[in-house]
Amino acid sequence: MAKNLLIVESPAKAKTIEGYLGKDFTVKSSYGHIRDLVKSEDAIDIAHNFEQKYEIPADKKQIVSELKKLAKEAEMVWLASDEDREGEAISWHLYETLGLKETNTKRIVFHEITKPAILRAIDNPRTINYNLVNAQQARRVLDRLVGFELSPVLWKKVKPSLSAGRVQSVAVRLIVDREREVNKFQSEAAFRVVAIFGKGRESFKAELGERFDKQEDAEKFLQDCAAAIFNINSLETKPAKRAPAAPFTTSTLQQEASRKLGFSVSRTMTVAQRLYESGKITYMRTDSVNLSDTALNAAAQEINSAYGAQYHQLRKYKTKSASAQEAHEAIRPTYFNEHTTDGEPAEKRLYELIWKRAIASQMSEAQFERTVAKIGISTRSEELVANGEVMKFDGFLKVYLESVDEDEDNQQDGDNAILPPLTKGQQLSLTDMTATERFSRPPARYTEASLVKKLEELGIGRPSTYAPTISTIQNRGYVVKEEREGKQRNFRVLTLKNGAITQVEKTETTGAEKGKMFPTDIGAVVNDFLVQHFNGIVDFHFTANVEKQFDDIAQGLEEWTKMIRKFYDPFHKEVESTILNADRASGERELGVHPVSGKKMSVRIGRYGPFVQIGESDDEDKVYASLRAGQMIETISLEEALELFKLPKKAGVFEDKDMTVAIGKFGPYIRHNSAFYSLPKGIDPLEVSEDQAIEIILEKRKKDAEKLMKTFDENPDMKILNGRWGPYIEFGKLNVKIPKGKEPLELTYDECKALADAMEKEPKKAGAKKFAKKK
DNA sequence: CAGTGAGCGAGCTTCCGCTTGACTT
Repeated sequence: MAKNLLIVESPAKAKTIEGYLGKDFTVKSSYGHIRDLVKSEDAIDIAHNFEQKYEIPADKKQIVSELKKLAKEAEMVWLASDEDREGEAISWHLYETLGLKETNTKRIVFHEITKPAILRAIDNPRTINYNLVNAQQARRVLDRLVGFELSPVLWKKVKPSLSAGRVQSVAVRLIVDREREVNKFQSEAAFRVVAIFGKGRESFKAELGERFDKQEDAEKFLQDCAAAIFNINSLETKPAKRAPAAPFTTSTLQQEASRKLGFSVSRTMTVAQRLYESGKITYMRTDSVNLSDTALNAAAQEINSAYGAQYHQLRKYKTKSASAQEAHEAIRPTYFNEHTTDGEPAEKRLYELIWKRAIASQMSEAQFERTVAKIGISTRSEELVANGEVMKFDGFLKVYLESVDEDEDNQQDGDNAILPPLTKGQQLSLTDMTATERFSRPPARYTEASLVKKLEELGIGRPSTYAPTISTIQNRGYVVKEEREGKQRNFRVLTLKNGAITQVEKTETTGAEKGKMFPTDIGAVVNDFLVQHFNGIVDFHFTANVEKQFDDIAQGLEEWTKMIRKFYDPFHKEVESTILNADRASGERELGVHPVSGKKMSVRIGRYGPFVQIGESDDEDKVYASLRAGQMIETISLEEALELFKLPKKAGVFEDKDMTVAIGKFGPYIRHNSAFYSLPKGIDPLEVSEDQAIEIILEKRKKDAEKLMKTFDENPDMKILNGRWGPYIEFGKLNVKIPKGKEPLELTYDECKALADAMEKEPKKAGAKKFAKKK
C-alpha cells in the first residue's frame, strides 16, 4: 500500500509522474472535474446566496469511488490539479467529495511535467486557495444563470430547443456581423500598373505606387510611357531581419493546422490528443507560450547538433493575451531529437508541424538585404518602384515559416523577387507595361480557426472549449460551414508593348468560398433578438468585464456572491420583462407585392425553416414556398422568391413505379413506396431522371446490405449489423453493442434477445440510452 | 422526422469548463 496518493487531472500526466516518483507514491487522475451543478432548475438557490447543488455525473461515479478508497488507505493525499481557477476548484471538489481532512491533504502545483518541477512542487506544498475557488464558483454560477435563463426566453420567443450563452452567442454574433459587412460591401475598381524591364534573366518587375480609378487615366499614363525614357532615380539597400513565432498554444496550433494541413479545429484536437497520449507532445490544451528550462536546453542541444551553433538563439516568449492562465507549457515535442514520428499520416503531419514550430522558436533570426529601386519616367512625375530581397542567412527559416490568413487587402505578390545588379542613374529598357483592373475585396468570412483567433483576442472561451463551441453553434443550426460558388466577373487589361497599347477583357471568378462560416436565418434572428433585448450579455466586452471581477474575487478583494447578486438582479428583471413584452421573432421581412395579384409577399422563419408567403396570414388562399440552400431571408430578392413558386413541389413522378422526387422538410428526396432516400448534394431535384433515381436507390441499398451481417427467422426485427464502430444488434428501436469476445455471426436469436432485454432494462451507457429514446 | 407554416398544451430542450472514452441514419 502506497503511503501517498497524488491526484492530477489527466491520466497521461499521471502515468508520466508516476515514473518520476518512487514506490511511495500512487498517482491517479480525476479525469477533469468530478462534480457539476445538478441539471435541474434548483441547482442554484437564488434566494440563499446562490447556494449550489452539486452531483457526481454517472460517468464519474466509478473514478470517484476508486479515489475515495485509495484516499482512505493513504497517509497523505496530494492534490495536484492545474494551477488555475478550474484546477483549484477541482482540488476543492476532491477535498469535499473524498472526505479529506486538512491534516492529511496537501495542495501542490507545477507548470511543467519534468522531474525537477514535480519534486520542487512536493517540497513546497500549500493549502487550497479558497479565493480562487470562489472565483471559479462565480464563473460557473454566472454561466449557468445566463445560459439557463436566456435559453428558455428563446424557446418562447423564437423556437424550442435553442440555446444562448456567454460564449456561443458572441461567436454567432461575430459571424452574423461579418456576413452583413460582406453583403453591404461595395467593391471599387482601380487600375494597377506593373512594368517589366529588361529581358530574360535580367528582367524584373516594378509597380506604380498609386492606382487609377478611371480607364482614361490609366490609358493616358501608358501613352505617356510609350515615349518615355526610364532611369533609376534612387537605389537603396538596407539590411532586414525576421524573427520566429512563439511555440504553439491551442489556438495558434488550430490556426496553423487549418492553414497548412487543412484540418478542422476538432480534427486538430483529436490528432493532438493521440500524440499527447502516446507521450510524443506536451499537453495540447494550453494558452501558454512558455517552455520549461529542460525543454530550452533540449532544443538548444538539438539545434546545435543538427544545424550548428550559429542557428541557435535562446528565446523566452511572453503571452500577449490578458486572459491567459498559463497552467501548462506551450505545446512542444516531448523529445526534440525526434524530428518526426511514426503513426497515421495525420499524426505524423501534425507532429512535424509542432516540432518545427517549437524548434524554430529557439533559432536565430533570418537576415535579408532589401533593395528598393525608384524609377523615374521622363514624361511623368510619378515613379515606379521595384523591390528586391536577398536572403543573407536563413536562420529559423531553415525549418519553419508561419503562414498568414488570405485576407486584409494589400496582399502584394512577388515580394521576394531578386533584382539584377543595378546602378543609380542607369537607363532601363521597358519590355512591357500593363494596367490591370483590380477590385477591392470585402472583409474575409471566418474560418473555424480564424473565429477561434478572434474569440481568443476577445478573451472569450478557453483552450478546452474552442472546438466544442464551434460544434455547438453548428449543431444548433446558427451557422454552417460551407462551400459557395463564386460569380464570374469581367476585368480589363491594358497592355503597352512595342509602343502600342492594346485592350483585352478577361474573366475571373470572385467570391468563391471554401470551408467558411455562414450564418443561417435562425442564427441571424436569434442574434438580433439577443442584441435587441440582452445587449449587455452579447457585448464583445462582457466576458472581459466579468473576468476582471473574477480576478478581484481571486485576490480576495470582492465577495463572489455580492458580485453575482449585482449582476443577477438587473439581468433577471430584463429576462422577465422580455418574456412579458417582447414580440415573437420570426425575422419577417416584406419583399413587396406580387406582380400579378398585387398581394403582399413576405419571408420569415416558420416551423420548418424559412419560407416565402404570398398573401396576408389570414388570407384563405395564401401560398408558400421554402427557401433553398444558400438563400437567406435578409438577402433574397423578390425575383428569386417568385422563382421558388415555379418549382413544383413534386419535382418528378415516375409512372407505375410508385416513385416520386420531391422537396421535403429536409431537402430533396426520392420516395419509393414507403422508403425515403435523400438526394446527394449537388443533384438538382428537377433534373433527376428515372435511371438516376434508381441508381441512387440501389446505391443506398447496397450500402445497407453491406452492413447487414445476419437476420433471424424468429423475428424480422432482429438484425446483426456492421456499423462504423463494429458489429451491433438492432432490435426494433434498440441498438445493442456486441460485447467483446463474442463472434457476432455465431450469436443465436435468444442470446441477442437477452442482450437487448438487458439493455432495455438498464441502459448502462448514456449514449445508448439517448439513442434508444431518440428513435 | 417527409407533401406543412392557426392555437392549445404536456413534456422536453439549455450554460461553460475540466477530462477521456464511446459513439452505430
